This record gives sequence, structure tokens and C-alpha cells, in this order.
Amino acid sequence: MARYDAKESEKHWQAVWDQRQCFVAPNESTRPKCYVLEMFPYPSGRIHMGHVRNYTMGDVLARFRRAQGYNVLHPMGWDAFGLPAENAAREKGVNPRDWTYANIATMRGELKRMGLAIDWSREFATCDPDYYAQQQRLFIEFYKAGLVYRAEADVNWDPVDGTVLANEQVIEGRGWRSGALVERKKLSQWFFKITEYADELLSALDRLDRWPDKVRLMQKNWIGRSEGLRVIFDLSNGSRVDIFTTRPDTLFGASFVALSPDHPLSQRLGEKDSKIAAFIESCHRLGTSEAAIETAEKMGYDTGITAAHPFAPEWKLPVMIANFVLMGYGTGAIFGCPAHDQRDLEFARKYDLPVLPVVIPDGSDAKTFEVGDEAYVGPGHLANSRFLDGMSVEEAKNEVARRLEAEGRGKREVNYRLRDWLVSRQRPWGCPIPMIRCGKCGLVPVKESDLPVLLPDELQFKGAGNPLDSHPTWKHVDCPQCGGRALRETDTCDTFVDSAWYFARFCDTTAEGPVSRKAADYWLPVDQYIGGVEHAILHLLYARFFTRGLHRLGYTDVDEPFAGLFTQGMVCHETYKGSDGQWLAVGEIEKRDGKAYLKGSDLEVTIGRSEAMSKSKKNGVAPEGIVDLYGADTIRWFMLSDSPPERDIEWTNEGAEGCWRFVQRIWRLIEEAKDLPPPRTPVASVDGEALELRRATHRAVAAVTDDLENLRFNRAVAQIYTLANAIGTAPPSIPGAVRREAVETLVLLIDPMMPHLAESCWQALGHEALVVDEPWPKADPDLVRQDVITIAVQVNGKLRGTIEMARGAEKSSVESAALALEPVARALDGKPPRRVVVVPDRIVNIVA
RNA sequence: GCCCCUGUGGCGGAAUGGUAGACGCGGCAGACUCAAAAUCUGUUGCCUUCACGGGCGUGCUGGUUCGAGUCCGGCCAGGGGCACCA
Repeated sequence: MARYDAKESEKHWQAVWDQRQCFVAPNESTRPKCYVLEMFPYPSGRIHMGHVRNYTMGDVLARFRRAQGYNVLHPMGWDAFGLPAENAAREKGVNPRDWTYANIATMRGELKRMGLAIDWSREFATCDPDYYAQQQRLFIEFYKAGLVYRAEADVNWDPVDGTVLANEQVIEGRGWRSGALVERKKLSQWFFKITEYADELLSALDRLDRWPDKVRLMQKNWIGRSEGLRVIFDLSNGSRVDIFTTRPDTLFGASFVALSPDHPLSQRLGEKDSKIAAFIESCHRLGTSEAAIETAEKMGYDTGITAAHPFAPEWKLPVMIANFVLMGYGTGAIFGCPAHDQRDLEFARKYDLPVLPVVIPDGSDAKTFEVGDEAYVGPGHLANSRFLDGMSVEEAKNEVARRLEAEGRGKREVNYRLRDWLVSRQRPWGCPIPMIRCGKCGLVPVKESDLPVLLPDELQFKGAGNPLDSHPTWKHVDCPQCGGRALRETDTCDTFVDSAWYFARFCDTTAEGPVSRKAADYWLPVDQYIGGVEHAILHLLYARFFTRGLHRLGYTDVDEPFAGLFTQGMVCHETYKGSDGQWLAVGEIEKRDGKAYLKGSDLEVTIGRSEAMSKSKKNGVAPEGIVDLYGADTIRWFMLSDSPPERDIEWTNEGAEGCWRFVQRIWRLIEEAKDLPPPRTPVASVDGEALELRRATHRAVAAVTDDLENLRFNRAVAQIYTLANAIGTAPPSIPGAVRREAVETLVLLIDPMMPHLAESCWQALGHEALVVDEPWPKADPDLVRQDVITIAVQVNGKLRGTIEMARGAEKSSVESAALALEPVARALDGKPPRRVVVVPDRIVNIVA
């Protein structure tokens, strides 16, 4: 019997599918639609195991839905702008465009070898001028709709590279590439007004019931809604300052007012007072990185100005400038209540300000209650607070708000942690922001007829700064409005903009505008989106925002882009370290008797814990090699087996070999069955072992269907093993038609997961048609249902035996059968049972 | 610091409050073979027993229940998210 030749078979079937255009999705159909999408890859060079896992899961779902009769859209594209191309350009002297498209060509080939059911006719890369031209159109339309603006912002500035850095690119206060100390710098930047949708982005999370709770929670925290009160304080210099607080109840515990160093008042004071200016400057020298914040000490500067307490004008509070007050949140000013806020407490202890408790835990005495090193933030009743005394925290909050609102000195307000999305990047390999700055007319969008703003063909990467900015001619243009000399914006879009609407473009990649309304109405929202949890906030939040923008502009009537979201786990592998403590690559070691040695030597190597495959730990295994060795179906099967899809999976050679053995085993089962008569004959009523195989077949159909519906791939795999085992152990005497039914069903069930093998098996079984065009099998409920049920019998909750009973047997007969069991009698030791609990068709528990 | 998730055999993991360990990997024994590979069969939580059997088992600890891996409280451990957000 010939072994299954995966290499030959996979190449063949991929060509057949391609030639018959099996996976090209029409934009109109009488069938129901299903849009399955995996997060598109960055073309870094080669696909890795994470891609394989991600795209296999999506592919299984796409093929499953297709078999169920859906018109399935399953596209693929490339998130192609970004830094690695620039780095390659700098390091290797190549053009970032050439580098990117070469990578895409390589990776497209690798994905095609996976046998993915993708509509390749819709493929695009975000660096295609066709795509980013549409994005520029959207940018201008968003601008005209008031969703884009330009403003000054504090950013991490790397003075050596001459560019803005993201927070993640600042390591211990230094730029990750240059090593230069990062400065805080105010720069004019472009923003998307995502905060306009803050409340909606938050409240709509409740309706995303096919999203993981974890992701919804992370977004909720990120948006960070908090309700509070804006309060006006009159200052001794005749001006006033607004503060925001979520704890108006603690107003009588106030001991200072603190301003952000960037607060307009601080700035004004700094202009007149050089000491204040110097203090503000020292605050700015601190980085904005987490590490810098964590270690930063509270610093304050007394302005000499005082603020009048809103309920007691004679009560004067010092007005400080404090480094821990952020301009970007609330009003950039706070009142400090040291007894009930940890930061305020640390600040007060340092500058020797009063600490007066005003919320007393119930059961404590206001006279003796003291605050030590920790502020009291729990519940309690008010004290030392005049008309609030005795109230609960909630009552006091309301009372303060009510009084101050009545006096016009306060206003209930909602604040969000979410900031507007800064999209400017001083990077040349991105979508140019289609705006022009004119000395006379200000900001002017590029004229529709002048779009797209194309990137120059050649970019010079020598020297610091943005090559677009230093390009001799690119930025010099005429103002579209007045015709005078003007400057083109040289910033490009954050690459997260590119990925914020690509799913909408897939609906019709030939649309004249950015998105075809008709196609979007048909396909959106994406029914199932699959990707890594690392995008739980940024990408997914931006895409939700963009979809609302598209809605506002009339391109779609949906608000939420992804009806279902699944976040898959990472692919891990054990790690190896040599005696010098350096990481060793998987290919550099060999394993003998569970120990690892340097390849070709007796030098033992330390085996470290299993971690996500990464370049730095050298624990990656290239998918290409595995596909060469075993074929795509084996690697696909591995990715679906064992680990639940949302959890991490560990790649092992043994596991891969096991999958490959299973591929061969299925092939053998089919070879043995292929001459069985006659194909797909109705199976007459049978009994005994033949009936058991029929039952196993239909149970497998029911279970696999249910598992795939719910993306429980690992369980579907286990069900298929169970069916294969049942076929393998069924006696030769059973009718051929029964075996054939089982075998054909097995092929239909494995098809979404191992599509090439399934086609070869289907052909071997004598079918002319492709299995990919076969409908999904249906389970016969009569065969799924068990007529004889094994009921467990417990004594005091401990299993003592089992009885076989007909489905729906009378309680009394079940009870007497249970009591008749010998081990039950032994356990009862002659005493009558105190109680017998009979759960029909399930269990009997005898209480002794 | 705040919020969230996860703890089950040697390993990955199954299990609507109802027979814990399905299925896979690995191990052990056997068949086939001159031999090996491949394949097939059996076996495989721990302790105890010649055996029949018995006892113990889902991180620890209480509780609810006829019955808890599953529900509730308190710990411990690991992982993740957010973090001067007023």
C-alpha cells in the first residue's frame, strides 16, 4: 500500500482549487454571507508559526462555513508600511518599497503552500498607491467632518534620530536606536478625534457579546470613564482655576491646590518668575516613560498664590505646581486631600501640609482616627466636614455637587482616560498625510484632483531626520487655495491608520471611493475576526473608531466592524542555553534521552522553560521546514490539536510526528475502504457492532459540528480521533456500506482542517466531484441519542458501580437496580439507606 | 498599587453541579521482522494487595449540596492588562 504523498497531493489540489476559483467570493449571492478575517500580517520576510496558527484557525472556519452553504469572504492582504522596512533600507541600502514587495512575494508563496481557502483576487498591500490614495481621501473627509485636527502635544523626542518616539520605544529614558536621552518636546501633531466617541466606544462594548470578556474589559479600562465634579477655586491674584475631582466628598479635607507644570497658569507664572520657570523645566526633563514615572519623586513648588475654599472663602489653600499633575487629564489642576489620596499624602508629608481625615471608617471614632503612611480610600461616614458630617461618601458627593452647582461654582462632569489618537509620524515609509501648510491660508487639504500624494521613488536615509522632510523638492508645493508657495506635510500616518479600515476595503477592492457602500452593506460586519491578543486595545479600538467615522461619512451603516472576535494564543517552544549563558537556536542542539546537547558533541545544554517563539531567544521553528518535511496538512493539524485555541501551544517534534502519523493512518483507513460497495448507499437498519459504528459516526458529526461552531478546534480534533479509532477497531464482519458511511463522513469532517488529504481521500473513494464542494454532513438525531444509558451508582457520593438502564427508565426500577448491586450492599453493610437520590438517566446517590 | 485570568497524571489537555483524567504526546509490554524502521494490539494517576479488593486524588483551606475540578469565602503560586488618570 502506497504511503500518502503530501507534497505531491498538496501541490495538485492547490492548483485545482486555484484553477476552479473555488474561493473567489461573489459580492452577490442567494446564500447567506459569512465574512471570516484574520489579522493581516506585516511582511517582515517569512511567515512564522504564529501566522500558521492564526491563518489555520481562520481557514478551518472559512471552509466549515462554506461547506455549510455560506457565501464566504476570506481575504488576505499586507500591513506593509512600517519601521522594519526603513531599518532594512538604512542597514542594507535597499529601497524600502523593493524590500517590502520582495517579502510579500515570499510570504504569499508560503501562505499559498498552506492551502488556505483565500480569495486572492482581493489581495492588496497598504503600501500600494491604490490603497493609500483612498486612505488620503478618507483623511481629508475625516478632516472636513471635524474628526481630524492639528494641535501641539508633548511627545518623546529623540534629538539624535530627529524623530518622535512612541512610549514603547523609550527604554530607561533613552531612545532605543540612538541611545540618546529622550526629551519631552511640544510639537504640532495630527490627531484623530477618537475621544468624541469615548462614551459610545465604551457603552457599545456591552453589545459585543461575541468578543472575549478580557478584551472588552481591557478596552473599558483603557477608555477609563470616571464621573466627578468640576469645581471653581478663586485665587488670591484675582484669577480662578478649575479643578476636576471624583471625590468632592473630601473637599473639607483639602490642604492644597496643585497645578500641572503645563497648566496655562503655571506657564504664565513661569514667564514672570525665573524660579518657577526653572522648576517647570526640571519637571520636563523627566521622561514620560513608565520607569521614569515610577521612580520620580513628588516635586512641588509653592507659587505664593492662595486659593479660597469654595465653601469657606476665608480658608486659604496654597497653590502649588506639582510634577505629578497631568495636563492631559481633567483640567490639569487638582485639589489635594492627603488623608484620602496616596499621592496627595506623599506630597503633603514632603512639604509638611496638613492631613485631615474627613471620611471615617464605620466603627472608628473621628477623634482618634489617624492616617499614617497610607491614605484611607475605603467607605465610611463624613466628619470634620460641617454640613456633610455623618453622611455616607455617596451622599456627601451628591450634596457637594448639588450645592456647588446651585451656586454656579461647580458642575458634574465625566472624564475619560482615553486621549485623542496622535497619528503623525516623522517617518518616510508610511501614508503621506495629504495636507498643505500655507503661510497665508493655514492648513489646506490637498485637492481631490491632486490625489494621491505619492511617496518619492527614491529616499535618502543618510543622516538624521525624516527623508521626506530633507528631500530636495517633495515638500515644496503651491497652495491649493491661494496658489502661493506652500509646504507639504511631511509626516506620515501611524501604520495603525492603515489597519483601521482594511477590512472595509476588502468588501470591494475595486471600489472607486475608499469603500463601496453596496459591498459594505452586504459583507460588514466581519462575522469572525481572529488575531493575537496583543492588539486587544490599539488596533481594535482604532478600527472601532474608524468604522464610526465611515458610518458618519455614509460608507457603511454599521458601527462595529467585528461582530465576533477571537484572540488566539502564542506558539511556544522550549529554550536552550549553552554553558556561556548564551541562547542556542533549536537547530544548534540535538536531544538524546530527554537531555539536550550541542549538535554533534557531548556538551550538555540547559533546557529552559517554554516561551513564545522569538528571534531574541532563538527558539523559533520555521514553518517552511515543517511543510517540506510533512506537508501543510500535518502542520495545520498540529496547530488545531491539544491546546485550546485561546491558550498558548507548545511546538514539539514528537507532536508533529504524531500528526503526520495520523495523516498516514487516515490514508490507510481510506485505502482499505475504497473498494467497499457502493458509495453513499442508504444504510439499512443494522444492529450490534455495525449499529455502534453508525452511532459513533453520527455522534462525531454532531460533536465536531458543535465544536467548530464554537471554535473549539482541539475538541473537534479529539472527536475525529475517536471516530478514526472506532473505524479502525470495528470488526471486518460489519456491512461494507456501514464502514463506507463512516469513512466518508470522516473525510468530510477532516476537510476543513486537512483539506488536501481530504481531497485525495475523496478521490480515492471514487468521487468525481471535489470534497470542497460537498455539503457539511448532518447527524441523525436518532443515532446520536443513546437508548441504553450507563448510570453511575454512588454511596455517599462515592462511586460503587454502574447499571445499564433504558433511556427514561422509571425512578423506582433504577433505584431497585442500584440497590441490588453487590458493592452497594457491601457499602451499606446491611443498614437501610437513609435516602436515595435518583437523577433520571444520570446518576443514583444512596445516602447511608 | 489597582483590575483580570489560570492552577487537573510524566506532558498538552477533556469533563451542561452527576462515573475525574476523553483525545493526543511520552512510557512500558507484546505481535510482525533475520534485524531495524513502519504498523498493529494491550497497558499506563498515586498508594496498598499474590489476587479479589480497598484507600487517596483536580494549588491550599473553610463552606453550600444527596453529590464540587465545576458554585461561594479566605489564602498561596503563575501569567496578563493598566498605572502619578485626581
